[in-house]
Amino acid sequence: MTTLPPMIHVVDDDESLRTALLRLLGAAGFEARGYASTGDFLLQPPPDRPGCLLLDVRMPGPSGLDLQATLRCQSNPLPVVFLTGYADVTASVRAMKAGAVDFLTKPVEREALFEALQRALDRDAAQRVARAEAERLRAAFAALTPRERAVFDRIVAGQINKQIADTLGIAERTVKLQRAQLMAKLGANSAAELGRLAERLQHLPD
Amino acid sequence: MTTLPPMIHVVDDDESLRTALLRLLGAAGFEARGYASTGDFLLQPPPDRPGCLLLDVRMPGPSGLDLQATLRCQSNPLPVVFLTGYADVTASVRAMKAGAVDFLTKPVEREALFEALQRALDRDAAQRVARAEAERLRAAFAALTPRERAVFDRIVAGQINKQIADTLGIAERTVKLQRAQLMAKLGANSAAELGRLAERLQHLPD
DNA sequence: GAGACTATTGGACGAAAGGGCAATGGAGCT
DNA sequence: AGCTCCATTGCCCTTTCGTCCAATAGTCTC
Repeated sequence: MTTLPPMIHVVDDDESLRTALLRLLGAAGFEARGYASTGDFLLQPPPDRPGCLLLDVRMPGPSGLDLQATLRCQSNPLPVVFLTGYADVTASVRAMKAGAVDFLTKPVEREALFEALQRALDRDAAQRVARAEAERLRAAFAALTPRERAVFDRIVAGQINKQIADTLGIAERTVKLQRAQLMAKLGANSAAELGRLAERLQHLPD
Repeated sequence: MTTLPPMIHVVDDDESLRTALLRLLGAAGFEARGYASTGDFLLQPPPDRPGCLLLDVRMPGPSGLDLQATLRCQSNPLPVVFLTGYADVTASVRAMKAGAVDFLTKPVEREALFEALQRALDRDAAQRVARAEAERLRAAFAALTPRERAVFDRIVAGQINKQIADTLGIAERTVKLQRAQLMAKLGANSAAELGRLAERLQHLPD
């Protein structure tokens, strides 16, 4: 899994500002791409690649806040930094409550912008790691048969094989077999690891 | 552990507004208390009691943001809702980044205020549950001797008693004893539970 | 030094876990 | 029916776990 360099998506209807931002970001070593509107960005779905968004708030058509709300519903949303010319407290609070990394006002200082974008990229990287981890976990559990899953639940509940066999109405030998199978599927080498997996699974968004 | 009803701490230098807010909150069934300044609030440290803060931003002396920053450093900070008469995007973003529940502007609508305060109280309740849980966990682990802790680490790493005895340079018999002791101290009945505890401990802020 | 206390160890026993081998029985396919 | 495939089970064996009683060595207190 080769990690692509991150890309910053700049959505602003002011073309001169947009190109200036792209040039500034490019000069700083960032890969960046511009979009004249929310629709432009949604029409060109970027490949699943590390990055973040730099959004204007007020634009003809859907606003930056609308775009943020839309992206939040999808599976792998990129972190958002807002950059607006209008001092709108309501919008800023709404954006931050919706998870924006920062909400900057034009004219923006170079350092403030870069600092915010870097935080957004860091957050994206962290989210990617966490999502990949969650995905692996989910896939591993999805590979379990219903019976294996039932045995798993009772193991982590502290039951011993005999009790599990009893409550499930199957032979203890079968429990042992399914126990070995589920541990193999989950890549666990001990009951303690099963407990750790159970705890992590429980705390996954679902 | 009897849960006291939550209290809303209103910090605002405008006395007429403050009393109006207290009356409004009282009429809505909230327990509320007023403070004329940040210093007043800090001088009267409220007992550790469920609640939240309703803060003005601009006040003579330390601002609401200063108070928020100070409270964030203590162990059990109450959630903060800001209520300000000045439309200051910079302040609102700073407040939200620092974890404020909401940032409202005067004049505020009744429902918006109550909704924000309710969210703050809900967050406080959730934080209290999480903190109590974390505290219990930490206390349980603090009761372990260094040797028991070492054995615990190796158990959750998947080592069996014989290996643990070998790496620690002690007899297997001793490992068994310490294993039983640490499980008793942690209230665990199975290796799987030890794994769960290890996972939870790892994700505690520390 | 005597006594108390803790940590550690040895030996031993029953229960449980892990796994190999073979048999059973049902579902599905030819 | 004949066949394979797979889940289930019984039997047996070894290893590990959990726990009993007893004993040793070291530390701390009086």
